[in-house]
Formats: sequence, C-alpha cells, structure tokens
Amino acid sequence: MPRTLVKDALNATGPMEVILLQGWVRTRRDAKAFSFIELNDGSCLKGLQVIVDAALPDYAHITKANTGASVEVRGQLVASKGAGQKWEVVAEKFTVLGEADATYPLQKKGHSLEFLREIAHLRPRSNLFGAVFRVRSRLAYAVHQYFQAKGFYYVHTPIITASDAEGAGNLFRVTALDPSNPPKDATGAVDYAQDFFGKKTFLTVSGQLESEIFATALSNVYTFGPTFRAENSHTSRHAAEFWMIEPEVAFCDLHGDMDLAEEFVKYLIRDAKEHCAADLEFFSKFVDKELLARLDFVLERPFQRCSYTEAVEILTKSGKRWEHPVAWGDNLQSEHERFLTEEHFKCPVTVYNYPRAIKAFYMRLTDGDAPDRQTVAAMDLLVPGIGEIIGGSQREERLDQLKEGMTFHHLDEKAYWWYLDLRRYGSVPHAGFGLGFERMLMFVTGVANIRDVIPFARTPGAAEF
RNA sequence: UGCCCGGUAGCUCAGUGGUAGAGCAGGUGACUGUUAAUCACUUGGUCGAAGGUUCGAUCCCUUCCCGGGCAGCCA
Repeated sequence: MPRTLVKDALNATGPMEVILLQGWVRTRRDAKAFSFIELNDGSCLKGLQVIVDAALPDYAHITKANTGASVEVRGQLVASKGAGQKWEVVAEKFTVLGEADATYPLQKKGHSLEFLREIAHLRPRSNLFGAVFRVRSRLAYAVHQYFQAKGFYYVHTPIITASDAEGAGNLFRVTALDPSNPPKDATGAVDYAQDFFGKKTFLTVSGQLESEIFATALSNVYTFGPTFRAENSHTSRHAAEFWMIEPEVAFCDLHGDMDLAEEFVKYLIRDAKEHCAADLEFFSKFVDKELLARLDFVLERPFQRCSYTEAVEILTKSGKRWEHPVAWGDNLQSEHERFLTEEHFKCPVTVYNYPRAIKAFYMRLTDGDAPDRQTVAAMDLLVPGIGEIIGGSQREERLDQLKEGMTFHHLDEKAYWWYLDLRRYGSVPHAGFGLGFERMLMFVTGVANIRDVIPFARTPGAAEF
C-alpha cells in the first residue's frame, strides 16, 4: 500500500478508510485507554495526530514510541473529535521502526539555535529547521523557474579556477601536492608547475568572469552554485561556503541590471509567500514577529535608488555621529548601509555608481565624471536587517578602458587574455549581479544567522558533518 | 584579525570565597479526547581545561579551548 504524506493527509477532502503513514514521533500523550501521537514526516510543518487504542495488539509497543522514534501507522483517516486539527488517524496497525531513547537530543521544547547547530545532523527534524529547509528547497526551485521563464540559460561555471585576483576575498587553494614535501623550483618556492593542473588553482569565489563568456554567446544566462571564500569572518552573515546566483545579461546596462535585481528579489519573496505560507507563518510567530509585514511592505513599493554620491550626502547631512567617518571615496560601512535602508529610506535601497578605486577592475567606467570623482557602474542592493544582499555592475565592454582598469588595479593582462578577447570580438554592453542565496533566505525567513539557513555551515574553524 | 559577552544537570538558566539549585527532559505513579497535556514523587553535576592567589576556588587572577555578538572583508 502506498505511503501517504502527512501534508496530503492534512489536506484531505474527506475521510479515508485506510491510509499508511510513516514518520517520526514528535510527542506522545498517554490516556488510560489510548495514546495520542503527533506524527511528523517533514512534508510540512504540522504533524498528524494518531490515536492508538490500548485494545490494539500493537499497543504493547507504545512505550517505545518516544519523541524521535520512527513509526509506521496504518489506519483510518477520520474527522478529529478534538480541537486543534481537522483530521486524525485512528491506528489499526502500529509499528515502531526505529526507537529513540532518552538520549535523543531534541526535546518537545524550544532549543537554542547554538545548541541545534551542534546537532546539525538532527536539527532538520525540528520545526524551525524543517521550515527553513523546505523554504530553501522551494526558493532554489523558484530561482530556476524565474530565469527559465525569462529565457535565461543555466550555465555551470567551474568550481576550480586559476583566476586568483578577482578581488573578491581570499581563496582556498586546490592542490594535489603533498603538503609535507612539495616540489620546489630553482628559487626554493613551491613549484606549482608540477601540481595537478600545472599551475596554482583555487576554489571559485565567483562564476562571473566565466558567465560573461556565455552571456556574450547565449545572451541571457545565470549560474547558481557553491562559492568559496577563505575569509576569516566571524559574523552572522558570512560563510566560507555559500550559494550564489549570478545572472549575466548581454545588451544590458546598469539600470536594466538594477531592474532585474529588484524584480528577481520580489519574485522570490512572492513565491515563498505563495508556496511556503505555513512555514513563513511559523517564522513570523517564533522568529521574527514583523516578518510578514515586512515582506508585504517590500513587495508593495519600488526599491529606493540612490547614487553613491547622493548616499554620502544623505549620510553627511543626517546629523548622525558615525563611528567611521563618511567621506567621498571611502567604502560605505555597515552602519552607513544600515542607516540608509533601516532609518532613512526604511526599505530596500540600491546604491549605484561607486568610486572607481573601491570597486573591481571589470566594472564599467562612468562617462562624464569629474576626474577626481571617477565612478564605475556598480550597484549594491541593501535590505533592512542584513545589509548587502546583492552586488553587481555593468561590465566594462570597451577594450581600452578595461585594459586601463586593469592597470589601475595592478592586474596582469596576460592572466585575463580570454576575458579581454570578449572585448576584442563582438563586444556588447552587459551587466550582471550576484545574489547571496543564504542572505536571501535570511531575509525571507527572518532567521538572523547564516549558519541556520544552510544545512551544514562552513565557517572559520567549523567543518563538522 | 580586532573589540566585547558567555561556558554550572541531557536542554534553558539562577547562584555563592566554605565543593550547588530551578524549570523542562528522563524514571515511577496518578489522572485526562489530549495537543510543548496536567499533578505527585524521583534519578541526575570532576560548575569548559590547566596553572596561580587563598586555610579553602565553581566564584578572584593568568593562559588556553569552545560558543556567540559587533567591526573589517563581502554575497
């Protein structure tokens, strides 16, 4: 007999004569003549109440059906006599498949997130993490739906890369050399020419440069994959391994890029609201009371846009005392970004046209800037509570300007010969951005720590599981 | 990497210079169409580790380990 998921049983339109359920016991309440079991199989947040009558031959096993035990129930789906649920199952056959003794760490009470992180192999069985990872799955799907429906092609950019100077943080080295006895060259340095790839290689920090190759062939492309940064970051919004979505669009300028970013973010929020309503309600109740109101608010209005120069003016005139002074040419600090999105605009803000010196070499030089206020067509999307969720730019499509940019940033043209070739042959204006998938999840779920929206977080000093 | 906070029962925490307590969980019993059930009783601790100060340290000091927050780096 086929198994019925709890989700489908709860959505039943009428009683059912016989139904098979398999899942895990969340809690058991014993009465004199029968027991109540709350059965959860992860298919949805809610569990299904099972009634096991003491007259059943299987009732002897009921004491083994503790919180955490896996069980199988065959029985009748009937309208519940109790309040709190529409349907319940009256067991006819009840089997404990896998016991869980008193050492089972998940109790029928709230646990701290820190504790749950230490038991990352069991935390998906909790309400909160079940909900988080259902939303994560749904949004990953929505990413593909969004881009595929818009005619974007999905490109798999390499995980192992030889580009080591993209300016996006420290890289993890990939090597097959024996670390205790590496080959040396004439100068005594490690000879990577003898390594697996014949050169230094790293885990990717971004698929952007490669996706530009495909954008200048397939027009509209996106990547969605793991990204690695060997930064020693101890914050609630940084991980060493995270997933990033990077669309790259040919024949697109910075404004088209910002439009796309805004539409995409709103699409994901709308999709989660539509397909993960129960899970979002749970977050709204137990994680962040203002979550649903904030998501609605964000959906309803256009994101604010302001140039870096305007942002500096706003910050300067705010009358606020900044820990880090505000000056044109300096990077916006967290406190500045938070002020813009949380206090000044009180909504997501896209800041664009940043000073050239603080941005990457591949960003397009803005025409007509004063010589001492040179900017590039970069944009950051800032959201309340998290800060930067998207970073993007229009890419420099003009060969001479790109070369000049590389000189400006002290990069070696030779290492980027293929990247320059894209500007030599049929170059087109193009733009793209990177959305941190986990940061998006944090925004949608209200979960405040990035370690709690990724199944197995990799952070400095932590690679368990 | 810098600054700050924390580590006491399985979990969440309180506490004191004289070697410890609560709630929940676990166990036993009672009771109940219950629903984080309820009530009674009960088991349970090298107070993160190592040094030091002290007659005596879980408490004070130092170092280390671990967790967390903020900043920088960014997504």
